Amino acid sequence: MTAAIAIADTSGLAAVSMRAVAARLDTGAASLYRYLSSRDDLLDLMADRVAAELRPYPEPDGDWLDTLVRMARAQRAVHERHPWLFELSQRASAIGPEALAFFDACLKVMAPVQASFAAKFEAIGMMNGVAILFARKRTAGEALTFVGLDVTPYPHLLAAFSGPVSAPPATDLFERALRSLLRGLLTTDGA
Amino acid sequence: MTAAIAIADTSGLAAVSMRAVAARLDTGAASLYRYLSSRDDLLDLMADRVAAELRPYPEPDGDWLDTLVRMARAQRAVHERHPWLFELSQRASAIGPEALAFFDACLKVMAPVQASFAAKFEAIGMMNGVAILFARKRTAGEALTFVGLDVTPYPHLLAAFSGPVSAPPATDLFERALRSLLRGLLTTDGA
DNA sequence: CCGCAACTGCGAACGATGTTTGCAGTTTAA
DNA sequence: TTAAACTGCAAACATCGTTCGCAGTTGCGG
Repeated sequence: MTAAIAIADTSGLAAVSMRAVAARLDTGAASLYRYLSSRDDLLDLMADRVAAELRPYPEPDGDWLDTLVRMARAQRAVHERHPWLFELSQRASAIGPEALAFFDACLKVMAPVQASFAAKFEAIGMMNGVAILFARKRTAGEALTFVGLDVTPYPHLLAAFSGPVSAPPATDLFERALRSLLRGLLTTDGA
Repeated sequence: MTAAIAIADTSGLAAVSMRAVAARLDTGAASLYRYLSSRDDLLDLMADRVAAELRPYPEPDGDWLDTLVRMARAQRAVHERHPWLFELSQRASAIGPEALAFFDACLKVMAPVQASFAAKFEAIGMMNGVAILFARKRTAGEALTFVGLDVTPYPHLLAAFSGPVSAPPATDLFERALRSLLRGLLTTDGA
C-alpha cells in the first residue's frame, strides 16, 4: 500500500499500525483484512514495492565490477529514501518477487565471473550489507556523539575524539570498500 | 536480566514480554518496573550483557589484521549464540558500556594503522556487518530454499540452482572477505 | 518498644495494538 | 425476482507496555 509507505517514510515503521493506515484511507481497520491477511503481509508488500525502485537494472556493459557498484549505489539510495526498509530486510518473508529479480540481475552481471554460486551468493549479501551500512552512516555517527556517556574508561576512543574532528572526507569510501570486498570475494588471487 | 536472555535465546525476541519475564521470575509484570524504567531499558541491558561475552579481548600481538579477524570471529560467535542480538543492534540506544569497550579495543588494535578516525570507524562498522552477515548465513540460505516461489521468471537464479548443488565449501570465506575488506578500507594502495 | 516514614511487591486497570466476528448493504447471476 | 456471493465496517477480544494505588515490610529516631 502506498499509504503505508507514506506513513513509514514520515513517521517510522512503528507508526504503521492497521488503524493508522486505515485512517489515512478514510476507512476502518477491519476493512484492510479484505485485502491483507495480516500486518506482516502489509510489511512484506511494502518491502517489495520499494524494492521495485531498484529498476531499471543497468545493462552489464564493460566491467562487471563497475556494474555491481552501480547497482549497490541504487540500493544505498533506496535505503536512504526509506530508512525503515532496514528493519524489514531482516525478515525472511520480505524476500518478494522484486527482491528476487534484483538478485537475479546481480547473478546476470556476475555471469562472466568464474566463482561458485555460494561465493556469488555471499558477495550479493555483502553488497547489500555494505549499502545498508553506508546508508545509515549519518545516523550511526550521531549515535556516538550523543551526550551522557563518560568516555574516560575508553582511552583510545577518547584519543580519537580529541584529534582533528573533521577527518579527510575519504571520498568514495563506499566504492573503495565495496570494490575491495567484491574483488576479494570473487577472485582467487585477491586473498 | 538473565531470565530475559534465556527467553530470547529459546523463543525469540518477540517472546520477551514483561509478563513472560516476570512469570519466569515468579512475580508480576508490574514488579519489574521497580528495576527497569521500560521494556526498551530491558532490551538495552540484554544487548550490553551479551556484548560482555566478547571479552577477553585478544592482546594486539603480531599483525593487527590477524587480531581484528580474531575479534570478528568472537562477534560472529556471539551473534550465533544469540540470534536476536541482530534485531537489537540497530537500536542506537543499545550502544552500552560493553559495546563501547569493544569499540575501544578495536581502536587500540588499529593504533599502528595509518588511517583517519573516520576510516577506522567505518572499518569497525563493516567488521560488525560482516560478522552479522555470516552469523545469519544459514538462515539466509534456507530463506531462498523455501518452497512456494516460482523461479522461472529468474533465469540466472534458476541456472544457479540447477548447477551442482553443493558448492566447493569455500573454507574461510568469512576470513577472506573480512581481510580484503579491512585491507581495502584501511590502506591506500588496496584500491 | 513504639511510631512513622520510606521502600517494595503487585493486582487491577488503562490505552493501544493486531485480529476475528457478525451483520448490514450491495453487487452478481440465474 | 431471488438467491448467492461479495464488501465494508463497528464492535469485541486477546495481548501488549505501562501506571496507579494499596497492602506489607523494613529502617530508624524517640
